[in-house]
Amino acid sequence: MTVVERDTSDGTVGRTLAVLDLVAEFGRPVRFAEIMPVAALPKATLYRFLQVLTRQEMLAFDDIRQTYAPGMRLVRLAHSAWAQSSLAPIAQGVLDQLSRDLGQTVHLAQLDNGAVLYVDKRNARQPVQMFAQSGKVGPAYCTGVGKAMLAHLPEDQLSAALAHQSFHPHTTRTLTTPDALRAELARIRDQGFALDDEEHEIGIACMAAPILSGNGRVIGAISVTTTTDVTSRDQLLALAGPVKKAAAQIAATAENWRFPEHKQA
Amino acid sequence: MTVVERDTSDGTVGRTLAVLDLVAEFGRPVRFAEIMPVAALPKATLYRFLQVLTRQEMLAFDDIRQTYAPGMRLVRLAHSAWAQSSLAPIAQGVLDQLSRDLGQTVHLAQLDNGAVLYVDKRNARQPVQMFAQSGKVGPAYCTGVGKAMLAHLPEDQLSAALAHQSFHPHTTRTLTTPDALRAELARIRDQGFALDDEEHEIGIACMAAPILSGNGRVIGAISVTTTTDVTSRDQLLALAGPVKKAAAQIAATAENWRFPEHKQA
DNA sequence: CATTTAGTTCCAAATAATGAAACTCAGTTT
DNA sequence: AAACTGAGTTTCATTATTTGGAACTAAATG
Repeated sequence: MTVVERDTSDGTVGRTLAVLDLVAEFGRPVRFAEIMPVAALPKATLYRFLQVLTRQEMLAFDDIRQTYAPGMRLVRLAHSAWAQSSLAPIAQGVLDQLSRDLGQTVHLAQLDNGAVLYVDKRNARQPVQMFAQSGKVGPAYCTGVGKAMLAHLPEDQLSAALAHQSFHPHTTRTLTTPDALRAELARIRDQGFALDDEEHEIGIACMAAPILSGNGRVIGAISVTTTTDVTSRDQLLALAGPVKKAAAQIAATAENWRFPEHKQA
Repeated sequence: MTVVERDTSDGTVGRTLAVLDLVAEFGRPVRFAEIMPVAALPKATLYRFLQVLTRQEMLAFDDIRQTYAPGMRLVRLAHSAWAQSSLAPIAQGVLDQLSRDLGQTVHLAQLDNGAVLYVDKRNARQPVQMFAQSGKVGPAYCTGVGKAMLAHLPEDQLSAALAHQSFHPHTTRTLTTPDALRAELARIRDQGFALDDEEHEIGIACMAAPILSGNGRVIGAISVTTTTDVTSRDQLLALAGPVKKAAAQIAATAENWRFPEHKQA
């Protein structure tokens, strides 16, 4: 888990939102007393913050269990965020195409505070569940999309991002040192694609490519995920072409993307 | 568009979050000057709020176009909200089943300030081009899920909800008066299902059923969407059984739902 | 029934938010 | 080229809000 060093220093709003993050990080409804120790706030203050957040529907309070959980207002707001600020609407068509062509699971991700933030997905066969995947955060150093993005980060941002990584050895193949990772990133830059060969989960392999804007900045990455029991390493490598092409298409679409004007009733 | 009467009166946090909603409502990136007139705040104050929200990643500022849009932090937070506070994880299995059995698009919705909030969706094989995704908000008075939920609202909440409706005649079949709607709601209560026969969009019809908790409260609704060119009214009516059954199953699952304890690394 | 634990309220002091006005800086326009 | 315009930004004395220690209440426990 990456500790996000968010500036807690802009006023009441910042501190209150920090509490919101705290509650969200639990991943399950939590009681007042569970939040207290991690919040480093006086009881009365924390209490007041939780009240405000709940009244604002940023949190939902379960009366019978006396627990707080992130509220539905966030879902509404996120819909706007996703539609306006993520790559998802831009990449939509290419993602559909790619998953149809390859018949595989496709992910679209962005880099967010040095971690991978998944913003869209196409499932191989099963139907999509909206926020099940969108909004999910994962490690950058051991996923295809993560490495693809890190590889194209300017040095200052890269070192900042690496400083936050925990390098947990998810599998025996996980790269566990900054140096090993940096060597891998150089390779990825050369080749133009990133491979995740069971580095994050045993049995799962990905072919990923960065989405680079005109000025060379990484704006995201896409990956095709396969299982090692069905797909050989060579077959996976053969996906490099299509994946790179799709990433380039998304980049091109992003270049001349103008937010669609749609009239409001 | 429903004007949400959120209490703007809890302090700086409330006012700041109101601005966030404002930006989100535009549905597209907006400039400072566009927000000003609708925000009813002094320039300096609005400016400061936007700064804070941007620093907090609740908004994203586009440097070149000088526009604000909802930020990615919302997407992360919404993932938690969706997974913890919505019906989606509870209804998951039933939704999969229903869409597989019927081969149609299925929606899961909740009532949110008198409007329909879609929380999950399963696409049909040949996806109907529809308007809904998770987090999207729609009208309650002219959608299957909306009417199904309104029908089971206690009188005080119903009148509050109706007061907010605009009764815009989306199609010639849209019910445009509170009285017509109330009559329809009575019918829906009797029958246990709600029909949307091109009331919202021409060519689109839905069969919906409310999800009622043990104590009789509505906690959501599900619907199956079809196109009128392919499905006759009789065929649609025949879906009442399966849809009602699925809704009941979700209700039952919700009754004894305990949030799954999952260990964090 | 005494005691601990969990959550809530109070209120004077401390601090942070406020917003009118002044300012900056591009693009105009004359 | 000087003057103007309008969007966006900064300043700062005033004001209102937040703050949090402590006291309180309610429920659970021994």
